[in-house]
Amino acid sequence: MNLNKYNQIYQSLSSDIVEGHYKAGETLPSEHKLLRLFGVSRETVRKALSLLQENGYIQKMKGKGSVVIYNPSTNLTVSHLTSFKEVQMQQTKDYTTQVYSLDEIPAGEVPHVQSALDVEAGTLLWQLIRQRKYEGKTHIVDMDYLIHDMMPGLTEDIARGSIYEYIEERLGHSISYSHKEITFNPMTALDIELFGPVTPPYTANVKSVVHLSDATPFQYNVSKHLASEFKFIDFSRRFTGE
Amino acid sequence: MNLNKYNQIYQSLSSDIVEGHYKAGETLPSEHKLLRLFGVSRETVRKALSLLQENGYIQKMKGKGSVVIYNPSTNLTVSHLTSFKEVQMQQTKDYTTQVYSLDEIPAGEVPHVQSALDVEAGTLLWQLIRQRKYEGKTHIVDMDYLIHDMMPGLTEDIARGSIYEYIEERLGHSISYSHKEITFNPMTALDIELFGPVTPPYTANVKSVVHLSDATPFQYNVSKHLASEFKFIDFSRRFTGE
DNA sequence: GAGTGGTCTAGACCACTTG
DNA sequence: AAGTGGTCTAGACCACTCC
Repeated sequence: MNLNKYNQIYQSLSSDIVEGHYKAGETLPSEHKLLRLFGVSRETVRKALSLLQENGYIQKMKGKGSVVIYNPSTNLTVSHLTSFKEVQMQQTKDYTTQVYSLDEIPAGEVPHVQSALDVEAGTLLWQLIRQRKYEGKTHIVDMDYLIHDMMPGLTEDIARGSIYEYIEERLGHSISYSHKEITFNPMTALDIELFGPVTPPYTANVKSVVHLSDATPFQYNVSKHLASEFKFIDFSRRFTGE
Repeated sequence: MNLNKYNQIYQSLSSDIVEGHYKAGETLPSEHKLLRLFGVSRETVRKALSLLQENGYIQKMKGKGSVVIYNPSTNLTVSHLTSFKEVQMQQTKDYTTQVYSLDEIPAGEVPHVQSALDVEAGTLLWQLIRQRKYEGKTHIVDMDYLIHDMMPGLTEDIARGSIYEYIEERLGHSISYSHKEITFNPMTALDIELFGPVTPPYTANVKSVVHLSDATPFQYNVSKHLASEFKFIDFSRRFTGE
């Protein structure tokens, strides 16, 4: 999939960088060389390079070239998630997923979820609570609300695996973007039940509303992490237009 | 500044969206209409639209059009910072900035800073500690390390204002990207001195290494927020190349 | 079938960096 | 002066959506 040319070039160059064929501080071949190398036009090469820059692999400099800034040490530190991409990786990691509950409730019972998902009070939602365990200890608790009609066949078995995979591969929907919010909250009684007693009794909560590529909101997720273990890593750029 | 065409179109459309001329759910004029409207080529319109999509204003849909997804309610919630862009806004907000200390120290004294800034142990650094106060109470503490030789003229007065402004306007450097890391930590003795006694005695720490557009690291910043007040808001997309 | 966005091309001119 | 990336154009063909 994704058979377009600039994506192939992006894949090729990014894996070269990750594998160390181009190291931090080195310069990639010039656009002119790359377009001959890959046999494409210049704009196509430039699209690939723009992606590399957006995602923190290179820094383009007028008159100089494209310098590699990717540093495995700053990126391998992804100890406990979580950029949007890793939300899935988390599910394929060493964690064991245990479904605590899976219920159907009307959206009106959870007004903040109802407004975030932009549905009527009567709309049925799946309410799903899962524990992510590692060596017997719960490290993450995920609380999810999903629109029932969009995935009527949801079961505990599916919830134990990857919901995203189910959405994308079984239902043919495509996940596209999300709004995310990170806060630090005292544990609730339910949290204590799910995590057990821990110090400090606080969680880092990553709340996100996930949208499909047709802009439909489909998932309201709160991912609770033990405060003492939480680490969020981000790469960001300035002046992408403003 | 930024007089290129696609940026002008981006500015024009994004302010139309923010001001409500195009509302969430509505569709922007088609690319064909926009290119006639602005009198530019299609690729130029598309660059502007791509920026709008990256920054969470619109969702482009093949065969349909560009739908506005910007929702002031999710974006105005920027109560206590802080995407990379807001790191500066924070400094022009209602906060009063108070310089707690400004010292010169060799990088070797702070090894984690030394390696992050990629300098020799003997390199002189500015160590700057500031309190951000609102109505007499400290809400944010910023601890900064800056390379001395890059800004030999740093004073408490400048530190009280915007360091970024000083860097960009006075020194002519251009800030480009940063790696950021969010964690929750118990307060140190110094934190308690700076914030006063608060409950819980935890801070949300946003650590970032800021780079100039020539890829030089120039600032190591730890922004400490009262855990109970902290909120980080983010918009992110999937499949920007991977 | 008409309209939409997605990809790609070949070429142009410019601004910046380095010798 | 030669090489680099930044912007912009005019046109082509494709895939998707909606009527």
